[in-house]
Formats: sequence, structure tokens, C-alpha cells
Amino acid sequence: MTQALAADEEDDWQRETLADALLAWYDRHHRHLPWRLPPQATRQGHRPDPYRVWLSEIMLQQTTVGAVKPYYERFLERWPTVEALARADLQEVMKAWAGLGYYSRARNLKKCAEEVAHRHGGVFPDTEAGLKALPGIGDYTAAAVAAIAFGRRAAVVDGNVERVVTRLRAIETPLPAAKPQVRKAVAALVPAERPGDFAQAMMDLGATICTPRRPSCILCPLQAFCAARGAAAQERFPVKASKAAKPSRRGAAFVAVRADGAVLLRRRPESGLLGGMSEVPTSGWSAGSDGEDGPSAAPFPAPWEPCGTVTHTFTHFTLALSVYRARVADMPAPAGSWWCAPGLLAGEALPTVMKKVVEAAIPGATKARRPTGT
DNA sequence: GATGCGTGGAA
DNA sequence: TTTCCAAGCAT
Repeated sequence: MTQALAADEEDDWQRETLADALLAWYDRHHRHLPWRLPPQATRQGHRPDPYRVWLSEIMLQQTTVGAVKPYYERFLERWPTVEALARADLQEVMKAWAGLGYYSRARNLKKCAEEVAHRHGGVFPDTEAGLKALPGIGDYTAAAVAAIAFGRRAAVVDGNVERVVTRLRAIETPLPAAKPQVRKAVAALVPAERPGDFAQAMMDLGATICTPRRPSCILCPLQAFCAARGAAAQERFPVKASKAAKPSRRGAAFVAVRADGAVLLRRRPESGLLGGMSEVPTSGWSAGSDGEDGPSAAPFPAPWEPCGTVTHTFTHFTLALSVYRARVADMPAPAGSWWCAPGLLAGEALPTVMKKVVEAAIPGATKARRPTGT
């Protein structure tokens, strides 16, 4: 070697070295997750089932690993293939998803399974573009499935990777405006070998070492490559645009209980907040304190008794619901609603805020009567 | 590009 | 307690 490396050769050198360091770390310190193939298997050229990768990636969107695990296991046991999920009843899928949040994911999950089963012969597309054309699959998930399940050299960028890379390159542009810059930086790092493990390694690094606060730089395999660490400024990245304060709303919720213990439920509209999920009748959720939280907002007259207030925080507002309960005589359920037998409440498609409401009125009502009702 | 969309764990 | 934010997507 007579001269300094040309710029592109130096890029190649750093890409190989950085990726090698990261993959070597991943081989020793990877997390063991139910949807994952261990690195010794992928090193031998094995690949995980695309259905399982896709299912896990959809569940993991904005959701923690710990929350996903039990849902993933239940879904996989009940619907082991994309064809099985395509045949499933949507309401059963919504019930199985209840509590995991972002319910449009469950509707798109079902739609996507149907498209794969009916238009793609039960086989997932093996390119980013093909995957991204499916419902519920965006930039991140398309890249993740392409890399992990199909060995494509895709740039996988999630919140972890954004944090790792903005630190690695000391990117001063605030997120989300910096996303294109981050994507280019990642694309320049992805190795030709084991791109799926590389993606998972970046995410594991962000989750366990390159954490939002107090990152463990001393344990980091990329420490020598990291511009932020070099400047002792790792906690200054990523720079983020400030976010607005959450407004609050209030309303009333009405738990009507029949003599046999059945509770009146209704279905929310298919789209929007908690779309397609079940709820007890409620007033509107108004922004101010204009009296929509009293018993006068009830769907029908009954001896409504107050039983406390439930508070719940959504992504973009907080909600305080005054809960009322009434014993009511047998009556036909109003249009669009039904009487839910007490034994079926635990399996209903009740979002967490509605479970809180029912629990406030009837303690224990949403808990399964027996361990796993079979 | 900004906004709507859940929930729960950690600091 | 409050704040942050976690393997984002659709519009």
C-alpha cells in the first residue's frame, strides 16, 4: 500500500470492520426471542419462517418485546400459518389482539394475510417493494422482513437504529427530519453477509447498550467508531423536535348489568380511535368540562349509581371517564349493541380503557374465571 | 410533513 | 408524579 486509501475504499474498510464488530458482538450477546433464529443457524444459511417474522414485526411496531411475547405465542399456536390466519374470523383476531393497542394493526394483519393467501399463493413477497405493497407494512417492516426472512441487503431503520446511528455519526439534524440522512447512513453500513442479523444486532444494541439514557458505551462494540462518544456527547443524540402537550378530555361510561350478570356492550366504528373494538355505552369525550360526565348523558334512563373515575392516557390525549353502574330489568339490547354474558367478558375485544371501566363497576368481571378458558 | 392511533414499563 | 418512548403505519 503506497498511499492512503481512496475515499470509497476507506468506506468499504470501515463498513466491513464496523459490521464485523457488531456481528461478533451479536453472536455472543444477542437476545433470545421466540420469533428469532439464533445466529449459529443463520450463519449456516438457515432462514426463519417469513410468516413468523412478519407476525412478530407487526406486533412489535411501537410495542415492547415484553408486551408482544405472550400475544405472539398465542397467535402462533392458534393460527400457525398465513393461510390459517387468512381463514380466521376478524372478530376473533380482534379479541386475541385486545390489550396490545394500535388496533388498526390487527385489521391490517388480517387483510395482509388474506392478500398473501389469495393473491400470492400463500407465499410472502421476498422484496422490499413487494412487501411494502401489503397492508400494514411500511418502510421499516418491509426492510426488516426482507432482511431477516429473505437475506436482502435492506436498510432497517427503527427507533433503536435511529438512536444508534445519530450517535455514531453525531447527526445534529432533529428527528424526524433526519430520517433520510439516517437511512443513507445505515445503507452504507449493511454488510453483504448476514444482513438480517446485522439489522437485529443494531436493534439489540439500541435496546441493551445504546439506550436513550445512560448508554453503556464502555460495553459497546462500536465505541471506537462512534462520533458522539468521541466527543463525550452521546446523550445529546438523537436531537428531537419538541412535542406539544397532551390535551385532556372527559366523559361518562355506563355499565348496565342485567339480573343474570350480563353487561350491555356495543361495537365502536370500524376506523378511528379503538376502531372495531367493543365498549360499554359512553357519552361523547369532550374537551371541556361542559357537563358530559354526568348520568344525564346515559343512553337510557336507569338508576345510575356513580362508581368512581377511570383515567387513561392515549397517544395524543388523556381521558377521564366517570363510571356509572345500574341494575336493569331484562330488556332487548338497543340496535348495535348486545348483552355479554359474564363468562364471556374476559374474552371480549375490550381495549384496556374499557376493561378499566368494567372493573370499576364490577370488580373481577374481566378476569378469566378459570386459568385459560377451554 | 403533520397528525391520529394504545399501552405499559422504566427512570 | 411525570415524562419518555417501544422493532411505525396510514392518511
